[in-house]
Amino acid sequence: MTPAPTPVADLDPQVIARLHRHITEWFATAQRDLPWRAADCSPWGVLVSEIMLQQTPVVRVLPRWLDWMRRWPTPADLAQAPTADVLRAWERLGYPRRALRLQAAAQAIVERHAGQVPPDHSALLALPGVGSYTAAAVAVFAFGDRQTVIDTNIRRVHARVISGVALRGKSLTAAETRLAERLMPKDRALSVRWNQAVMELGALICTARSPKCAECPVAADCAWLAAGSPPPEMAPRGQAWHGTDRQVRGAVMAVLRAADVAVPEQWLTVAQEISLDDAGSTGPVKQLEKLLSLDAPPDQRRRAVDGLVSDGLAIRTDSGIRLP
DNA sequence: CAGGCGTGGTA
DNA sequence: TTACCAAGCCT
Repeated sequence: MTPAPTPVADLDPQVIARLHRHITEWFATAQRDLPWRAADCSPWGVLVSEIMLQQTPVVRVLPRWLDWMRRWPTPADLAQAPTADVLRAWERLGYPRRALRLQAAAQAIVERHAGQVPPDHSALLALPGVGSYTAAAVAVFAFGDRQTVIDTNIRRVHARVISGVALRGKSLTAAETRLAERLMPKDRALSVRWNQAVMELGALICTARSPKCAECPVAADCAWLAAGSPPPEMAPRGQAWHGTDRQVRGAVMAVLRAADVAVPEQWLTVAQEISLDDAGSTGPVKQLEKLLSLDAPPDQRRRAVDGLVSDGLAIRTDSGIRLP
């Protein structure tokens, strides 16, 4: 028996044409002036920005990206850098495994692509830390390819404007992908602008929390607004933070970033009064105090250290734990 | 495939 | 203050 096709609302070509025009025209004047969108920004710069922007707001990425590109302007530069330097330069962007994978991606680019960021989606997808979204984003934003870009902003805009519902599921569905493909302009150059513009609309106007519908260029065509802005059916299950392993991992990483020598494992895992004088004036005293202030049980802190080591974010030496 | 993975700003 | 949220990826 043939499975019932997922219903997709009929798309009025007239409406779609209006959306294309209104959203791209809005984008032409409202877009933010971001350095990775500059005409002379390299594909490498675009890739770095996309990795940094995974789950991290633009305002926090901006200064890190500028420093990063000045320090490692090409994949080859990052590929040969000490990994500890890479992790420290990542600072507090969060998800430090992204920094690790970005360097691994740079090394793969040097080895497999002669140091040039590959232009095609499949080669990009094969790079560490590059998933479906990032591969499409780089292919489109760095190389002008006609690919369907689907991030959380675009999903939210499509769900509201076309489907008339608030985005609920965390995972991308086949129906959402099909919808995004059907909405793509046929013209390549226009499709690039469309991807950028819809994403920007989701970032600036059609935001998750308090959408600025009064300023929206397609409010007149928005099914969600017409339906009275209904809330999502399923409430999101909040991500716990206080007291979690992730919090402890983060605190341990902060210690390792601040330390210029290996940190005795006892300092990280055992609750005790440590003679912090030994850490020296430039040592991780402040970060150690913060780790201790979490009051996490020793087994949790051991688990955090083990996790960091097994993830390659830290290594165990005779003298203690340090960045790789 | 649901859950794990950092961090800080905002409502 | 707590909880959500921010251009996801990987297992």
